[in-house]
Amino acid sequence: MVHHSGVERTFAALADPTRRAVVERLGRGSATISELAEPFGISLTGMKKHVLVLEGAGLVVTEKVGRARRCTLAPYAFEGVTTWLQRLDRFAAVVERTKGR
Amino acid sequence: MVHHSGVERTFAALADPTRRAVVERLGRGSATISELAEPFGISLTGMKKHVLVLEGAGLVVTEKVGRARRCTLAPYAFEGVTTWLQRLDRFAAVVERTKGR
DNA sequence: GGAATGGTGAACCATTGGGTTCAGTATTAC
DNA sequence: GTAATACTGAACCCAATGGTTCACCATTCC
Repeated sequence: MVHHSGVERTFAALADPTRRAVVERLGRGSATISELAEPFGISLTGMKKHVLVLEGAGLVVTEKVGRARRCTLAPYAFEGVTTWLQRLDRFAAVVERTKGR
Repeated sequence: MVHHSGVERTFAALADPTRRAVVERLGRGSATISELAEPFGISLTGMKKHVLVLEGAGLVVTEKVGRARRCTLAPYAFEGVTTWLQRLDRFAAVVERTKGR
């Protein structure tokens, strides 16, 4: 319930297709950087950056386990952004409703 | 209900603070390019570009009225993106639930 | 008609962003 | 101890993005 508001970083993070795919992947269970990188044919360094962005957006949490880094989908990850959208969605609904007048 | 899937452009469009503010502004009623540009101290050309991006994302519809261009929040604008998020939100919930085991 | 208003399009510029490679460091396996 | 694994950091590259100005077209106002 905490999570620093910032809808800002969340949208930016989700704007990239690779990052969205990573989020979906993590939705099916946690993974290491290499496990995440492999299916994209991307370098470890590259994936590391993506994970960093996702972490900065509060969408993913990571923990170093031995030499690997375990990445997990953050709880309440999308709370801020869904709230923002639902509010606007309501606005849009009103616009739509009053349009036919 | 139509709206060409593309969660892609939507997130990218909403990643920019100016564009989010424009969307919120349009949530309180339609506006022209100049009306949108003024509060940001941004050039007309600059705002035009933003509106173009929002239009490309299906979030806004515009119509030329005389020499002005009327911009309106699109109906069902956030449908795709909220669907995407709700699905992931459910994943996140599961992750959270199974974590305590 | 002429001036002001509102929007466009083209060209340019600075920053950011996604990606790389290369040279490490820390763990784990043999 | 040596080798392989997994990540990390620094430096760099190129394309995309947010912004500008300038010149121009179309409408509206006097």
